[in-house]
Amino acid sequence: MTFAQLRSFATVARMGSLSAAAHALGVTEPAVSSALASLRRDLGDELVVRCPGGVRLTPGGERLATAAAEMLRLEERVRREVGDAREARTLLRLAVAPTVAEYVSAPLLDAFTRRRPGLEVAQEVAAPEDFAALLADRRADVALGPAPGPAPGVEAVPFLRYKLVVVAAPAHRLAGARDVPLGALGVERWLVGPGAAELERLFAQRGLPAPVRGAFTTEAAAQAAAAAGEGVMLAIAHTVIDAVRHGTLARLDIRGTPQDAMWHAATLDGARRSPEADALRRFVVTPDATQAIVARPGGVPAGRFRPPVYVSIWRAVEAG
Amino acid sequence: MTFAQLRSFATVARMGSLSAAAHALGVTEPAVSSALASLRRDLGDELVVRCPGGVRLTPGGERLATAAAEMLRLEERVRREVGDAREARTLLRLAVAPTVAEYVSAPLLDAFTRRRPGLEVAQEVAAPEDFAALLADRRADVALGPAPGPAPGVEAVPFLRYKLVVVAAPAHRLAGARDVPLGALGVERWLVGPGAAELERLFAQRGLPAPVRGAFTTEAAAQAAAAAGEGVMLAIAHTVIDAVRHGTLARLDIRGTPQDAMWHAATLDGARRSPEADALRRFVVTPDATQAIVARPGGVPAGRFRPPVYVSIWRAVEAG
DNA sequence: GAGCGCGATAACCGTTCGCTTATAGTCGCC
DNA sequence: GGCGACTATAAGCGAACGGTTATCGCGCTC
Repeated sequence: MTFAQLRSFATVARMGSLSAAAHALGVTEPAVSSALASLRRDLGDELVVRCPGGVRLTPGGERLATAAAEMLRLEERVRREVGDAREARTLLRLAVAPTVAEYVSAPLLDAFTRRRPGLEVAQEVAAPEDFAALLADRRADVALGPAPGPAPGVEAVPFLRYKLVVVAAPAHRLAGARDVPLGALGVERWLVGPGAAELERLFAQRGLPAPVRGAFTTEAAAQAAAAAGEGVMLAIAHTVIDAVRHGTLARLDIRGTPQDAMWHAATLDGARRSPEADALRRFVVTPDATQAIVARPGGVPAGRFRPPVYVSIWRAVEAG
Repeated sequence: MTFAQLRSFATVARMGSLSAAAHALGVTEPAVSSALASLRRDLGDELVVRCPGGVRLTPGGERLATAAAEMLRLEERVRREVGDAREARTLLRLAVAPTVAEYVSAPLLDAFTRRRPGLEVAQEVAAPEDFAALLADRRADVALGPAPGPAPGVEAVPFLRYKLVVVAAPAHRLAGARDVPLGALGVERWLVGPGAAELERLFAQRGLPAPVRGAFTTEAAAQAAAAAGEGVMLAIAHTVIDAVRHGTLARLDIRGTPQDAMWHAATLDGARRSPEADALRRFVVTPDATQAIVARPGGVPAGRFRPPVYVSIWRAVEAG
């Protein structure tokens, strides 16, 4: 599999015909045909089958087309970026847990980049269990989220304590009840955002089976559903303060909550850490950073961020 | 630039040394050195510089490391997927606008995949202006969002009417006022989610300059901020019904609102459309689909979705 | 300052790539 | 049934790839 072959294939997929692709690429048809033959041999799939007027993709061909387009875009982009990088424009790559992406990173990065004009930040939402691999592969300079498991060459510093509380609609049967054992909530519908690790851990710690859950694409949507009486939710305290104060949500007094937890900033160890990563790692533990995150920021001024080049992949499959 | 070269470079980046990388790859050191030399020539960047005990990445090298890891993962994945695809497992690739990702696609896909066990769906959040390119490149089978501009080979069908309304905290000075001209809100702080196209269009249509905005990572977070009195918001009516009913948010009676709009499902034209894309395109216009979306679904049952392989990239740069 | 570890370069070699021209196969369609 | 459009294969060729062994250059360290 070479880039030239992928380029041929991507063009075939787009054009729906080998000869059209050959014309578009400025080569003869056998050149495209032979690139295709190489890919077929390499991948063990027909990739395309003949059809009236040209060629149609097999299921495998569809997947290759997707990946090929992706790889070619990456290749083109990296050519541009490596060139740009010489003119001292620095890039800080972040991997963040879903919750951090939703509540922490925007105000944090707003405050951080304000002090460092010219710095460019790319952020990627990832699962905390991938943090170590992301750092080792240099796909991220800093990872923000729950403490990653210890990994060689990776150092994590805690930077923000947060509390997990259970909330529900004010009309909930347990609103106002005192010191409720968690087991009493096993039959509830638990609403979760994109990550449900904390909830699972909470139940697992007490030896309880994981409860029924309703998954939302964002934490905020799950909160709105909780406010509408659709279930209970394990929420980060400072994100529901306003809602509780306004009486939209009520905190349930569940035994063992509020539960304390810490967000960590993980980087490679000292020598292999970039100056920017080091700067962010030092910044996140300052009071200014904490202030920026906790002070309900009202969003980041639009215009400081590029229109979000925001690629997310989410797979849905049938139930187990 | 070849995959073998990228593999060498990625290993060097991970190991921090050419000889260590050579050992890890099971080749001699000059082999790695020559791969590196090829990349240097190709990209016009040193990529790595010597340092005690090995080698350190240049800024350009950092970016290449990121992209290399990404491309190699893609290559590995596509090898697996093309093999899997032969056993009739079908994959439907979606591109969705940010708002659709937040409010529409989860219940829609839940209802759709329930009827078609075995179907696998991958979803990617993208800007509507990229829809045509995504479809043409086969990076998506169906694109859901605002009507894309007309493009050759792309067909869009409207499938859901929605209304845009202006909401704010109930204590807002204009709550209760009748038939307020939009211009009166030009000085407000407008809260937006990841996409702000509708808001910009609204002001542009009336010849008004785009207002001050506060950007949030999700629509729901912007709604919560609006409820907290931090500004006004252009929201999708059915997503704020509950909040308005509960008195958390109030709809402002702005002249020209509610504004009607339609979500569209775009695909390639007839012959080049996969059967799954066609099925979804037919499904989205059925009452069942509308029902699933509008009926405040309370989230998708967890377990029907894989842990979100959810990669998002968001760049922040300094203002101006 | 000598030794050592690490990267760069040189010379060489077999394989693959990417392209050409020429030709053969295959399918749909009038 | 044969024409036409399209894809597949063959033969050949220059260039690049990917690997080897041998050697050189450079900076640390003792």
